[in-house]
Amino acid sequence: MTLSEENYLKVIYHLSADLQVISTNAIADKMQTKASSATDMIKKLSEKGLVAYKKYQGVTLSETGVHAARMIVRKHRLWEVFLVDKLAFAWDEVHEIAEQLEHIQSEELINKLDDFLGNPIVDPHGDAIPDRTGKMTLTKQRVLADLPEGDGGHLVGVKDSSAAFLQYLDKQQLTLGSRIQVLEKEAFDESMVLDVNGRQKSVSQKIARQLLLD
Amino acid sequence: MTLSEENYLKVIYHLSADLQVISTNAIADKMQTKASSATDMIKKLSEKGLVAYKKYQGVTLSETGVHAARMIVRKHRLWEVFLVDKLAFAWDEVHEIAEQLEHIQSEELINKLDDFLGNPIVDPHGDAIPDRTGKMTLTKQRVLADLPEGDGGHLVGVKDSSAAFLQYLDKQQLTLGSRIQVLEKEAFDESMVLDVNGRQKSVSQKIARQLLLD
DNA sequence: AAATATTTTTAGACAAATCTAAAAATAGAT
DNA sequence: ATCTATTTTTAGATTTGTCTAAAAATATTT
Repeated sequence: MTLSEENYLKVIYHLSADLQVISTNAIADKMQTKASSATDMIKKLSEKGLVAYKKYQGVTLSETGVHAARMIVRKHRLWEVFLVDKLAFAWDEVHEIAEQLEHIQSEELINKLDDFLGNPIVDPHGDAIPDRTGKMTLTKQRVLADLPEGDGGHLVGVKDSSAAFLQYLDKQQLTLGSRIQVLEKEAFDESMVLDVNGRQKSVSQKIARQLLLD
Repeated sequence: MTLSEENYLKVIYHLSADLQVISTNAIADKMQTKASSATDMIKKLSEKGLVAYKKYQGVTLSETGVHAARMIVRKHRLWEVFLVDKLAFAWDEVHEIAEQLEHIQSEELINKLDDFLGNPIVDPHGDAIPDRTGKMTLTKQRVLADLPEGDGGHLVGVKDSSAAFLQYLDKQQLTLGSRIQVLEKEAFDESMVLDVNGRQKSVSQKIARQLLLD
């Protein structure tokens, strides 16, 4: 599989979390390219049996497509763990480098890396890491914004992994693993007052929508 | 710099160890491509100021070209140390993977990796690793085949890093660091009888030409 | 349901890196 | 020194992934 094919496959995989059928435009948007380019690549992925495709009807990943995509995601997230745990990168600095490392071709390498890291289950952003068979131990997570007053849990993941957002969380000392409880939920703007490890913090709904609790 | 440019640059750099001016054919051979392709790439590298080039007169690396090549070699060798020291790969298994990893773009990554590995000076094959400025602490090495009877030293490197040769050395228990002394040198075929860590071994001239002692 | 707007595909062009075949320059042989 | 052989370059074609512009299909609006 070429680098470009891998990137398209990964984009389709991530879009599949929200949509059952993926449109050409959705793919083109995520790839920051034109619809005509997306069509070309879709045809290629279809010929290789990685996606099911009918003209004008959008795309769905085949079983082999899902597996191939999971292997790329596995590599990406394992490298992120390496960068943060072993090389002391901050969690907002690792995405671009992992985007490159995820394309290194060697199953033995990635399995040895997995062992070296202690077979982690989640990456530095709380996202599940597929194991060498493609399975991921899903920790059913709830979005903070959906919780009622009084409810709470541990911060185990974030939906937005942009550097800007992660830096905001660092500044607010909202680190992965923090114990969070909803003290108040404002009716008019859905903002929340939280107890975070014993300290009170207020967050907007926009923020609360990005935080995942166990 | 594109992946292909980096590969050509590295090949020219390695050829520069033996030749003062590098011919188009020498480059094409090492790149396993055609002379016409090499000419095209030479022009591109020349336009970028990485090599000095006059038609039909061959190529030499410019100062910036040498530096760029050293940074690629630095990455390659540091990743090899990582694969052997941290992930427990054998020294004959790491070349292909390092060929991929050497193209990952991030100075911060490679410097952090350098620190993580303890700033090693040589890779698993005994080749010097350039530091972050491009300098390498050169351990003046002698080729075993050139030594007279009675002389010796420690095995600090190999000139041939092919998997086949490295596996042969493993089988012969000729590991990096071994204490070697020349007991006899046959006049007619230049083969040698060695003392390797107290045990006697015989090697052909072909082998002795590949082994570097301190 | 017809008209309009949007999405998707096709057709043809382009840049990068490669190739083959032929031409040009250099090197080697007599 | 000239002739031949080798090396190197050029010219033109090919592949991959992209683009623009136009055509075709689908979706939306009135």
